[in-house]
Amino acid sequence: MTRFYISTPIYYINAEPHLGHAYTTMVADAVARAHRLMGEDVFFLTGTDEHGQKVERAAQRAGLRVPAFADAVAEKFRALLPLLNASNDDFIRTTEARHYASVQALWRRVRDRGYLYKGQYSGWYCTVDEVFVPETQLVNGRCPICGNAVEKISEESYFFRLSAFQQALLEHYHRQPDFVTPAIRRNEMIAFLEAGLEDLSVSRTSFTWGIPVPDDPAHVMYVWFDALTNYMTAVGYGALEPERRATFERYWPADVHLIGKEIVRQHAIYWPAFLLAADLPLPRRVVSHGWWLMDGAKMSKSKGNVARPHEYIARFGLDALRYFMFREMVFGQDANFADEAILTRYNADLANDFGNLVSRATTLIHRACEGRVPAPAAALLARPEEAHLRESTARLITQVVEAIRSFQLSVALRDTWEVIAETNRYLVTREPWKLAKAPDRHEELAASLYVAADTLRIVAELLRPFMPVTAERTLAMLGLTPSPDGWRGLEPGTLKAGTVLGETVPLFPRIELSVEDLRQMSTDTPVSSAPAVSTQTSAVPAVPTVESAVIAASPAPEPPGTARVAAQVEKISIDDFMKVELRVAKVLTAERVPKSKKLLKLHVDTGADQRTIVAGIAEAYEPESIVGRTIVVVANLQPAKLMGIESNGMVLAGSLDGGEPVLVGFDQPLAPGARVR
RNA sequence: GCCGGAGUAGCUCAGUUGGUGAGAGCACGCGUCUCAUAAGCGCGGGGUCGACGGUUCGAGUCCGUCCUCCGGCACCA
Repeated sequence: MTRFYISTPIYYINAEPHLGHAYTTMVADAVARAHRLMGEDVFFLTGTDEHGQKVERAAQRAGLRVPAFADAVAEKFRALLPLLNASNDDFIRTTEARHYASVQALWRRVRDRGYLYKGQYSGWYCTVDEVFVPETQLVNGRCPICGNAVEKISEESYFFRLSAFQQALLEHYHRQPDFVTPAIRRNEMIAFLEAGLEDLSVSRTSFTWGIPVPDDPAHVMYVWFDALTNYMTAVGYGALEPERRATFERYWPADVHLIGKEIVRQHAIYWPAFLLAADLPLPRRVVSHGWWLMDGAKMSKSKGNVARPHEYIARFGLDALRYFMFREMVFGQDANFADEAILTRYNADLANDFGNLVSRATTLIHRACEGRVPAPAAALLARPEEAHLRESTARLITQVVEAIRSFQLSVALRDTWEVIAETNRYLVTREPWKLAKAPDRHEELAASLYVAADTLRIVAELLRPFMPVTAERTLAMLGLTPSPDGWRGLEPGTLKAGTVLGETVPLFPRIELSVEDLRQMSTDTPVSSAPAVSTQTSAVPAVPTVESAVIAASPAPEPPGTARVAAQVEKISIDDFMKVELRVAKVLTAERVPKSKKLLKLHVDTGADQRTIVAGIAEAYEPESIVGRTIVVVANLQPAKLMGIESNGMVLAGSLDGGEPVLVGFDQPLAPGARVR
């Protein structure tokens, strides 16, 4: 049996799971399910990346020991999977013992073949924050975090001889034209390779939350050497048990690493270089998708405009969310995630076109044929209208398979909806509701309803990877269960006459809400942490209705121990707070900082003095508009240089979801100098 | 400023390697069926394919210049 191994990235646990993570997982899931239906032996992997200094620090901020923090956040990612109906075969964590064994085995192998050496990693180091600061992030030669001087120091580090693989990688790119897709990413990688490769620092001594370097425990491995290796760990690399080793032989190399476009270099250059160094087979393909934009802006943890999948699942149902994301994102490109768009897709595509079609077709059979699939006369199936729809349906099977093989899920769904529309047109052409009233036209009635039901059977089978629950419910209405043979023998005409239909139940009740209503719901009500979502095995899952959407969106207690961990911050005392000197100030002058997008240079009167403050509010405020305005500043902040201008203090402003800043103000005018607390 | 992406109908976008008179969905208007989730079906209005120049028998598609928008970074203390 052909085997098919697909992975998602392992998700880094310094932030909460969001729609972007959910999307990658859902795409991998749909592709994995499709390959299972094609009769392949599928291994579908996802998991969490848990090491590194960022996690160490996030744990500190949360006031937790690092392993406890990692457990809590990793659990959130793991808990998302059933919510997405993900059919992953394994969930790997880089903190697991099997992964330590695997990574260390790979390290030894690469080391013994001469591709690792010890050297000095040098950079700018801030002793206050205890971090290396990349040269590009220095603010006038000072630490961007605390503003103190940084010093150039060196840290012992192991280096990987990445430079040795430039030629081999370029050759591989030319031998395997589809190694990296889409083409734009492949071209970027080739350009990167042609520019030359520098050796890669792959260990650190400045933190300890990582996998120790074999035979040199003062070092832990740095980021990618650890993380990427998970793809081999999960299928048994580095294991001692014979059966695990056999698993590795069976599933490695992976067929597809599915990733987001921001980590192409690591997967398409570093990872294959590590494998070349170890003389291990390279993954067949690295496939990257674009980003989901929220109203045109990139969704990111740092910006805070992060959409969580839960609320959309609660509102529209999981399958509708899956449909929307698969249908809306063109392979390789960015896509916009808008409430209006998902609402439109739901009502137009799912409710009107598909749900209603299933409803009308099955109802007709219930009424006119006593709930049994009628037997069609061969001569009537050969008429042009019938032949045409049957041909379209037969063609759809290959179209969907081809689209999935090239990861164009939107194309697969677009083509499927073309057949759905054709079936709606077919019913109008045949008008079975009229035939049912003419006793002498039973043959025609039977043929038309048979063709409709047979088409819906095939459509439902083809929808299984995309909308597993919906597919199953549709088949149940037709009196069927998902074919155990998958997509083999799907051809038109294989529906058995006499099949007793199940009860007709609306698949996607129309949602008669305006976009404003939806927005209202999402801002008014906290989102439940785990709305009930049916899994693939339940026969009659919950139907999203307006009512249930409202209910599901009501607050629910978060599970103890996992909730809000990342958001927890250390509590400070009143004394700590009083160290911050907040003062009312008045803006005297304001001007744009040249060549800057976000910065305004302000002269302010703080009551006690006049000073210059540089504030990152230029995107929201015109300089003229804030002169004379009363603001709040942090008066006792250490000076910092921004774009070469010394800033003495900080202007307080709030922002919604990382959007444009809004200045803090007062109900009544206050004179400069007043203390704020 | 550097790097990257994008400009096609009111809106959201499709348009492989240049080749039938430029498309879909949504929205809108009109008509129509009545089986169906007030759904379906038909017809219609609308676009100098960002601008200019070039290559070509032929350019939305290739090349050049420019304009605009977006993202990332440099700058959000």
